[in-house]
Amino acid sequence: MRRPLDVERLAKLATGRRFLEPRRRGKYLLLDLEPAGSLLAHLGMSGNLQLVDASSPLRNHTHLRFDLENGRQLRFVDPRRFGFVDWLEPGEEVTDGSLVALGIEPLDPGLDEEMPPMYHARSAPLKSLLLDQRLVAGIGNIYAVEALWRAGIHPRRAGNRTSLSRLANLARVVQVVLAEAITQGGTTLRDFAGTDGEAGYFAVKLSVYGRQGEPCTRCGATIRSTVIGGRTTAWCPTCQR
DNA sequence: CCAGTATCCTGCAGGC
DNA sequence: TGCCTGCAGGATACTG
Repeated sequence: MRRPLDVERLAKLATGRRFLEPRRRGKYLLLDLEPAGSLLAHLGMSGNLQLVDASSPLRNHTHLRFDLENGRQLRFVDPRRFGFVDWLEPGEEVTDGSLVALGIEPLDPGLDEEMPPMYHARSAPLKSLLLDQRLVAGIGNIYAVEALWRAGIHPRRAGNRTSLSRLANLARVVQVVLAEAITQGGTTLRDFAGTDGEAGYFAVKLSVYGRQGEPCTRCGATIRSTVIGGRTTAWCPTCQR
């Protein structure tokens, strides 16, 4: 995995402890254990946390298993190994480099105050800025693309060439897009799976992501696709300016 | 400091 | 059927 893990040490640290309510910061998951210490996890692109019966068949690339008292197992599966699980000692949360670097939470009520000046100070394309976790932490490729479409902004438009009012609108749209996705249970593609380990289902209907060649649902123009900052970016050439 | 690219790894879809 | 290529939800080291 992306971070090496001392499994023996983790086993010693975790044995006999109880999982508390999970938390999240950006795309990082924090699984606190009682009385102290946490698992820090990132799912990368292909990671999955499963909560299944201990007898449930093992999927390929299961890197970690926790036996629980109720006969179930918490499993970390990640074929591409872009994700990781790490152990955080109490207090380490505020020193861990990945966490410390994270920007504001996208669902923070202050987003439409903070995001516009932040993006306005940059010359990179908005698409790249949305994916920069040091600015706003938690937006991925799908929702970056969806938000730009919803806001009617061209993904290649530079931050410093976008008015503050349009950026404020983008901030509001980001919150709407994420909130809707959460309500609907997230986006699942291909090998995605829920915590029950079952195959993914298509929950969220996407307006532009993956729709290149198809008509824009707003104006009928043909959705196009390009690469920005190394990431595939779908957009409508007519209603995104 | 900033922006853009290469890279890590496996699975899968599509072309031949 | 099987082989090959390109592409995929992300983060980060590196280059210019």
